[in-house]
Amino acid sequence: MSVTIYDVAREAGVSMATVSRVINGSANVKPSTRKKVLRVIEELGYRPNAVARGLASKKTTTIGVILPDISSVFFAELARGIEDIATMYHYNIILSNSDQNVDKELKLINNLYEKQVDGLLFLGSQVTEEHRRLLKSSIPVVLVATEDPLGELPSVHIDVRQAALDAVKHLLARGHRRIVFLTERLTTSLGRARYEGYKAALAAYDVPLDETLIVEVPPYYEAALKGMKTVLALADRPTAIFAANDEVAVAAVHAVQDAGYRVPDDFEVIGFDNTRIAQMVRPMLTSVVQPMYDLGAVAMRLLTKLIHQEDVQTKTVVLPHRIEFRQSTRGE
Amino acid sequence: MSVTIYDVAREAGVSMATVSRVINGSANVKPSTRKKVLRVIEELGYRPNAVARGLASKKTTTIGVILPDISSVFFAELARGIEDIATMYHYNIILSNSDQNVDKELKLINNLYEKQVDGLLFLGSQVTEEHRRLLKSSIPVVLVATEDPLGELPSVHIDVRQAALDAVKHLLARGHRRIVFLTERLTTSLGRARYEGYKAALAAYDVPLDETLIVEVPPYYEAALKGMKTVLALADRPTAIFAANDEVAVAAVHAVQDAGYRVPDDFEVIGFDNTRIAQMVRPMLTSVVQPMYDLGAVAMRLLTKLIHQEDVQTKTVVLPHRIEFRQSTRGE
DNA sequence: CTGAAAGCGCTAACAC
DNA sequence: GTGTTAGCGCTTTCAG
Repeated sequence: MSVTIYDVAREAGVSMATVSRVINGSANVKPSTRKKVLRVIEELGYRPNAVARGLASKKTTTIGVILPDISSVFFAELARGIEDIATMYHYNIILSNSDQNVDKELKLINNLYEKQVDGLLFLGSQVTEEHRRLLKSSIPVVLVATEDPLGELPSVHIDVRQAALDAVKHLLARGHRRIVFLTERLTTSLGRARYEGYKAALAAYDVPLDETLIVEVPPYYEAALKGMKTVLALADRPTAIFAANDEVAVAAVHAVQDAGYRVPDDFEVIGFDNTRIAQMVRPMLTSVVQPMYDLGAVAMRLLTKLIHQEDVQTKTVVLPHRIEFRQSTRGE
Repeated sequence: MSVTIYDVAREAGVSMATVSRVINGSANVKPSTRKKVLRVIEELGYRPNAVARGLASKKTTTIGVILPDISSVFFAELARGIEDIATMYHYNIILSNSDQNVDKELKLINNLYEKQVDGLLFLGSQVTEEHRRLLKSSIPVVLVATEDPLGELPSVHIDVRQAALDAVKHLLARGHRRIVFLTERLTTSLGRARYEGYKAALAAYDVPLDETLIVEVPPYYEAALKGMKTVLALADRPTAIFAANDEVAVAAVHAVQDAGYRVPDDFEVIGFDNTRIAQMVRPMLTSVVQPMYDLGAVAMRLLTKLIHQEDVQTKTVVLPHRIEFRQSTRGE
């Protein structure tokens, strides 16, 4: 068997309590005994058992992260922000993919509760009544890149509605009147928020809403490429596209080009998220910046505060957004 | 306090042992008492404490994953493969970023050991003597997308040297004699393996090695773009580029285009990994396929076998690779 | 098929 | 400053 705190205590001629104090950096240990204990720990190659510690202390220094899909650039970048801050505060993270599936999400939340995580980060999905019930029950939870419609749960996100509004208004200001909205399912909270921004922008310019310009596509390149067929078949040709994310926007650009049109001359295109991809295509993509890394980092930081019961004034943090103008739009 | 197994036992009029049996699906429980216990569990909203269970059983159903950077497309996709299989076998994963930093890696390994993970997946870095000592000590470990030079540790990867050889040979067969090798640091095991393949291909065609064609760049778009300046400044212009990954390859394509040349007419370019990006740029990128998801999935599956002491014939799994030909090269 | 009891390795009062 | 002693909530023999 591996060496335990008891072995160290015996070998060093002290009690378990003292060894525990040394490990946990308690102040009340005589320097000489501390040194002795440390030496024995070294000699024996003692490694504290975090599970036992967790059971005794009711703290696991582990936090749970539930996100739709780690293989998505967006969430991967966010996860990096989370992990960096977690490491900084000596937390480990347990990562789970939900595929935006409510049943899975609920199952994962329970699973993480069983593992006794000290806190939970819940990313990028809608929050139903059932979620809220589960999430509000015990440990601190922070919503990331999503919002609690009721504002009960702490969250960190950008103002997606406003961001969409800004983007579409920019297009309208440049004279466009037929602007395609390439969106994920409108039932998601994100989809809805963007849609509201889109409508608000149109309203501000007295442009009537044309339902045929709202095109729902799965938020992936291939799927979006297909979805663009509908757009290009439209009788009254649109002249601008506002996409739900960069991958979809890139697909839009390519579909447009494949149909013999030019970007930005015939179509102006604006993406969303400003992932690395935006700079890696030509024409480079104009995109609404969502500070992914920061969203993760700020959320994790907020979570540590909640866990340590520090009082936080605002449990809802709205990070600033902006539009990064590149070559898929003309001028500013 | 939350409800424990003891509460359930008392309420159901049975012993803790029986409740434990029910939870763990032990066969030896009378259907009627099983039903009764299940009902009480439901009523009380009992949720087993995995930490206590872990301490008692010495199994945490958690595995540790150490990778360089989750925000990289390559590792994110790999992580997804890992996670899916882990979920299938009811394991959670603790994810940590190492940034390829040896000190961090060692620290993380120890950290995960303390957390009593049942197994460890170690991704994409070189394995030093120190790693090997730590890694061989206790729990099952599988190397993913990397290799143990000594072949002592189980691993899942492709034959990178052969893959590079294939790619460069293809270029040579098409008549190219001045082929740039855009590589990450040659001190990494991956860099070295690709370099060997590159050299072997040249040797097979009796083409002397020209050191000026070996260009080390950080494996990111922006950095690679800068690095390409060296290439384009070369007196005797090269005509083909073999890149360490897709992001670098895309940068190469753009650098070439920005300099007024065309791809694939003036330069043929081959990337590595075949990430999603390869299809999202124009010209679409020819790339060496590394089956990222499968690497993760197979490695995780292997790890479960190791953990359950099933005997495995081959602890070193080499997955097949191939080249996906697209528009950044001409014909086949 | 079920129960009693001994830990798993550590922390956290509480004494001294 | 340091030791003693209960647990933390569960699994796992061992009886019966």
